[in-house]
Amino acid sequence: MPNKPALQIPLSPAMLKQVALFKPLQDEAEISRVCQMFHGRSFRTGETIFQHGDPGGCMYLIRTGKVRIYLPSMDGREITLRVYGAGEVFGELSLLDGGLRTASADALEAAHTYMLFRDDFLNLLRDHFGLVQHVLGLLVERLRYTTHYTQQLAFMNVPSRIAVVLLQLASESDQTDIKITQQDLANFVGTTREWVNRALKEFAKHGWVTMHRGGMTILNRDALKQSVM
Amino acid sequence: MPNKPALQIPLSPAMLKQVALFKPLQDEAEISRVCQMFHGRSFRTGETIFQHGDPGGCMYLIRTGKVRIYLPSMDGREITLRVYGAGEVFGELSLLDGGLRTASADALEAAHTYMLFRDDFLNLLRDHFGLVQHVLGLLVERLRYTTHYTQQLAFMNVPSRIAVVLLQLASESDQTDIKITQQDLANFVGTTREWVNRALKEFAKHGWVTMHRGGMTILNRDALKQSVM
DNA sequence: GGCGATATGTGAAGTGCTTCACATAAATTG
DNA sequence: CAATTTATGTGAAGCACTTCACATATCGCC
Repeated sequence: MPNKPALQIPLSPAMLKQVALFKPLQDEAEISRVCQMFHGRSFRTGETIFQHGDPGGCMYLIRTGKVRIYLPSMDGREITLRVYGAGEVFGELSLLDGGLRTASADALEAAHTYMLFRDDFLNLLRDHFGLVQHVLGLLVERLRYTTHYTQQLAFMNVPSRIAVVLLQLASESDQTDIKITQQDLANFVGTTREWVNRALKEFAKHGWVTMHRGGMTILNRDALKQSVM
Repeated sequence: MPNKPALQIPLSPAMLKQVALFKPLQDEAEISRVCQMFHGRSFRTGETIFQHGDPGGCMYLIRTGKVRIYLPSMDGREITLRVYGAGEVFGELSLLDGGLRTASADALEAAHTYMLFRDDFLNLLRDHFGLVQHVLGLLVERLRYTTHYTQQLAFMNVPSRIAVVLLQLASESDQTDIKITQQDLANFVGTTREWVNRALKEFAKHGWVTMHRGGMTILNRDALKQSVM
């Protein structure tokens, strides 16, 4: 199904300067040199970016769209670890140590990304100590997130985990309307569609959300937050 | 209950050179200078080292003993993330970003450790680029581990998780005999003592392990590994 | 506007795990 | 060695979640 070929916009210095990770770069000439290292790559909604176990020697910077990082199980189930949006990077683990991808990634919404390859990045790190500090900060943030995520997975029941994901999705776009199917929501928290349906109906009965085909709307953020125990 | 005051052995250059993280340090004078930065601290079995939410501005290097990193829940349950042994470091997250501790730690076996404070470590990093690379490598390893751990938690049932922990504990000491109570094992995988008991009896029925007060012995590593699905 | 595909709604049985309740055995202490 | 404490063993009820089975609604498309 060949779509219209995506218009490739090269990474501009102005764009790069927006990205937190590359804030340490100051010199204009250097910045445009770095921009050249990035290669545009677009993904349609649902398209796989990489899979658990792939070799993977690059990381991605998101210009637009949303990317979902998830873990697959042997028996076809999956659990979504995280969603990244514009200005964020992902896939940096394999980049740093050259190892295999530990998780899978696909486009939650059609995404335009820029790839950065291992050797280019390693050279960059060598030349800019400030950048190294930001990478350290990035990894520390990742670890804090995963630890928090583990805690939720270990101790919270499914309805609470659903509530957390809803609040998360709603806060990212800063709106009350969430576009996601119940099946996808089930994959987010590692449960079944049926159970998501029942949990959502319970939320709706309390007047916290309304459901509609293809999504739901949060009516009472605070109550939903309160319900998480 | 004051024990005999622990004999404080200062960190020797020979010891430091054994530690993977500090391999990049070469200069003898520098190494002994670095050794001075470490402050000995001992913990009795079961003693708390730090708790989730503590401020925490130091990391620990283990000389002897075993340290358990775990997450507590609001209602008194807990789940063990990892066990560190001699030559390994832990608590490096709060050190790097100055944030609060994300997990708790206690001594699984009486432990002698050396503490390294934030400012000292940051100075070290500034002066030794090679060290930074090792820290990056350390964090990457942590992330790979936690991802793998999350996968287990999300998709494996309790008996399988128990089997994994048993194999892990047995491989660390490279022996078939494991010293741990069923209650502690339950905390390891985030379940109840009763369920651990039933799972172990099942393993025993298959002839994979034998149980005895205060521990168990692995009879058939391979079969146990096979059972994990 | 009918038709297949996709998203949702719901009952009922089953599984995996927890909780409670209590019994027994081994180690520890006075 | 009696008394307590700590570790283990076990049944039964209950809860959270899954699985299966199927019904209904909505969408997009020819």
